[in-house]
Amino acid sequence: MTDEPQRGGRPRDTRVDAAILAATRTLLAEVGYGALTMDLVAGRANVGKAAIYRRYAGKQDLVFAAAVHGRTLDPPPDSGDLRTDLRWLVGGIARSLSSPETRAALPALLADVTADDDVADRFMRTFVAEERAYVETILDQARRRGDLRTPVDAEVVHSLVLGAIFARIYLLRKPADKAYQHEVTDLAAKALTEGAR
Amino acid sequence: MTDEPQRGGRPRDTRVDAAILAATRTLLAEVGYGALTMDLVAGRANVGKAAIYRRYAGKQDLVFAAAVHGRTLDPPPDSGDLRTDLRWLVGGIARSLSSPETRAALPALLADVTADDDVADRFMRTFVAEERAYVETILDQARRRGDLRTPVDAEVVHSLVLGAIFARIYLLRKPADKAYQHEVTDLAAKALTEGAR
Amino acid sequence: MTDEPQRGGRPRDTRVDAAILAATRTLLAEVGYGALTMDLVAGRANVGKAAIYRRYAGKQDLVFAAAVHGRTLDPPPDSGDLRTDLRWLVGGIARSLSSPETRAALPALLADVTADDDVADRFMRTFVAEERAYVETILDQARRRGDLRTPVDAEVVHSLVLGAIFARIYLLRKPADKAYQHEVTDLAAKALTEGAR
Amino acid sequence: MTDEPQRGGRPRDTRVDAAILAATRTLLAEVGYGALTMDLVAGRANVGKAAIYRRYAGKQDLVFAAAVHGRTLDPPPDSGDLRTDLRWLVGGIARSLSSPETRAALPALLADVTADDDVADRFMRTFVAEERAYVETILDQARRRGDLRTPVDAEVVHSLVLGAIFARIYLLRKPADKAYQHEVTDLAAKALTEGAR
DNA sequence: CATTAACCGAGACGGTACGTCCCGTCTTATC
DNA sequence: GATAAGACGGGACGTACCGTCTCGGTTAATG
Repeated sequence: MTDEPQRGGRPRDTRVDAAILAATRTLLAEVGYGALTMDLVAGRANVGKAAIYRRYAGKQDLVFAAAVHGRTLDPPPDSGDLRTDLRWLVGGIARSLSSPETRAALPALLADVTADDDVADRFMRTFVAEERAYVETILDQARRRGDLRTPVDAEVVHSLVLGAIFARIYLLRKPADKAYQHEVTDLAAKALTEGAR
Repeated sequence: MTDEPQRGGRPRDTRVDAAILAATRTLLAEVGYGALTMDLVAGRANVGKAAIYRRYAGKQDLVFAAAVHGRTLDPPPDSGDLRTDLRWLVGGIARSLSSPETRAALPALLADVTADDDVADRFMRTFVAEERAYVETILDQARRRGDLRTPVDAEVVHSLVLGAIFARIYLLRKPADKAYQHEVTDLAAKALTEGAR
Repeated sequence: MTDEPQRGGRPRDTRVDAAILAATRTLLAEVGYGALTMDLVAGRANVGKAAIYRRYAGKQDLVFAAAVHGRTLDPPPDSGDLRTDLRWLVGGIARSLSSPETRAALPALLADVTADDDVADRFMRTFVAEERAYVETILDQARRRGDLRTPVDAEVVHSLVLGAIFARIYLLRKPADKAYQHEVTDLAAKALTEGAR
Repeated sequence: MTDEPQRGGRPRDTRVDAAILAATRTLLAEVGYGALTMDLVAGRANVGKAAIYRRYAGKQDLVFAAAVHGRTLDPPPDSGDLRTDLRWLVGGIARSLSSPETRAALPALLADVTADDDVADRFMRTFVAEERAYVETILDQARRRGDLRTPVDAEVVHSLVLGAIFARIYLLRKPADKAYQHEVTDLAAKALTEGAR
C-alpha cells in the first residue's frame, strides 16, 4: 500500500476508502481480475481515479488490499496434540485460500507480482510470514512434548501444507474440502511423527 | 492452439512454427512474460504477426504452447524402492518447474487459466494428467510390494508433491534444490510407509 | 495494366479475365472503392489472388481497367457548327463521368493515383489524351470556318469543359443533366465566339 | 470532428489541438496523404494517439480539419468591374487549391467524401458554400450594373470556375499559374458579358 | 504422345496501419 | 488539500489488407 497520510488540509474521506474496497471486491467477483480496470473501479465507486492512486500504488496493490490482506488465521490453539494443531493449520489455510475473492484475485496477483522481484518479496512476506510463525509455534510445542522426529524445518513443513492446499485449489482446481483437509493432515502427521520416540 | 489445418492452398511453414516457438522461449527467458509482446515475438522470429495469430489465439495460447506443452517427465523407472521412485518424481517435477521459461510463464499462465474454464481444461490435461499417471504407477508398484499403508489416494499424493515444489518456487520464492527435494522426498516416504507391514 | 503475356505453357483463361472484371464492377457498385478488397474480388470471381496480380499491377490498375478504361467517346462529328460540336463534347464527357462505375471508382482512383507522380502521369494521359484530340479537332474546324476568336488554347478549353462536368458531379454532387449540359455548352460557345468575325 | 465538449473534469488542452493540426499539416506536405500515419502524427505532435481520436473520428476527419477547414477566401472586393472581380475569384480559388497541404489532401478527401453521404454534406458546407456566396455577390453586382447577359446561374458559374482550376491542377496536373488564371478569367468574362447591353 | 512451362484455386507469408483499450499521471473546478 | 471528472503520453492489443510466394493440380503448345 502507498498510504502515507497527508500532513495538512482536508482529511481523507473514509467513505471513499470503503467505497473503493467495496467496488473492487464486487468487481473482482463480477468480472475477475483481468477485466478489472482502474477506471471501472473508480466508476463503480463513484470516485476519481486519483483517489485510488492516492491510496494504492496500482492495481496489484489495490487488489491485494481488497482481496487478500487481513485474511489472517486465528492464533494457534496448542491443543496438546500435534495432529489437532495440524488440522487447525490446514483448515485455516484452506479457508483463507478458498474465499471467492481470493480465488478470483490470487493467481493473477501472483502473476503480476512475480514480474517484479522487489514487489514479489514484499507481497510474499506479508502473505507468508504470519503463517510461518504459527507453523514454528506448532512444531516447537510438539518438539517440547517429544512428539517429533528430530530435524524438521518449519519452512519445509509450511511449504508442504501451503503447497498442498494451493495445488489442490489452483492447480488441480478441486475444492479443499474437509475430506481433503483430513487426508493432508493425516499424511503430515505421519510424516512428522514417524520414527519419533 | 487454433490449428485447424487448411484444405487447399499453401501449407503452413514448419520453419515458421519453430521460429515462433523458439522466439517465444528466448524472449520469455530474456524479458519475462509481461514484457513479451506479440510484435516483439514476430520481430524476433522474422515473422508477421498474422502468422502467429493464425496459429495461436493470443498471447496466453502462444506462451502456453511455448513454455508448457510437451515438457514431459521421463517415464517412471520402478526401482523396486518407493523412496527412490519418489526421489525421481520430486526431481522431475522440480526440474520441470524450475526451467527459466516455465518460471517466467507459469504464474501468468495460471492466472489466465483461472479466468477461463475452457483454457483450464486444456491446461489440466497437459500439465497435470501425465504426472498423475506416473504417481499412480509408483503407488501401484509400492502397493504390490506391500510397502504402502493401505488407503492412499494418488491425487492427494500428487497435490502434496506438486504443491510442495510449486510453493517452494513460486510462493516462498526459493530454489527447489537437491536439499529441499531430499526433505520433501523423505517426508513423503515417511508419510506413505508409516504403519505399513 | 501488367499484361505482358507468357511465352510458352498454358494460355490465360479468358473466362478468368471476364470473371475478374465482372466481380470488380459488381463489387464497386455494392461496396464502393474503399471496401473493395483484392481478396474480396478474388473470392467473388472464384479466382486466386495470383490470377488478378498476373493481370493487373494492383488495386488501382484493376479498378482503372474495370471502371474507367475503354469508356471512350464516339469520334467527333464535325457538324459544321461550333455550338453543336461543343454540345456533343459536353454530352460525351458528361456521359462518361456519370456512369455508376465511374462515379464509384473515379475519386478514389484519382486519390490513389495522385500519390505517385509516375503512375499519375500515365493514368492521366490515358484518361485525357483522346478527349484532348477531339477538342483540338473541334477548335481547328471552327478556326478554319473563321468562327473563333483568334488565340484559344485547346488545353484550356478542355480543362474548362472537363472541369465543369467534373466539378458538377464530384464537387457539387449534382447530376450533369441536359439542362446543365446546355448551360455549359452555351457559355463555352459565347466565350469562344465573342468578338469573332 | 468529434468535438462534443466534456461536462466536468480536465478540459481539452488547446496546445494539443494546435500541435495535432500543425503536425498534420507539416506531414501532409512532407510525406503526402498516403504515408501520413496516425502514429506518425502523434509522434510528431508529441501526443498520444488517444488525444487525436478524442478529437477526430479518423484519418479523414483529421486531414479534413487540418487541410481544408477554415481556408477561406478574402471577402470579395466589388471593384466595379466584372472582369476584375472574376480575376479575384479565380486567383483566390487557384491559391486555395494550390497550397501544398491541399494538393496533398484534397484528392483523398474527395474520395472519402464520395464514399459517405454524411461526410459529403459537411464537406460541401465547408468547401463550397462560402465560395458560392461570393460568386453570387459578384454576379449580383454585375447585374445591378447591367454588365450581365440576363439569365445566368451562380451555381453554373461556380462549377465552371472551380472546375477549371480543379481540372487544371488535379486532372491535367499542371500549375494554375497567372497565365492560366488570366485565360480562364478572360473566357469567363466573355461568356458572361456576351450580348450584354 | 510426352514434356514442359505457365496457368489455376487456395491460402500462408512478411509487413504495416488501423482504431481500441488500459495504465498511471496531470489538470481543471468544486468543496 | 481532497474530491469527481476526465484529458494526457505511452504502448500493446488483435484485425485487416497489401502484394508475394508456395502448394498440388490442370491445360495447351512444343518437341
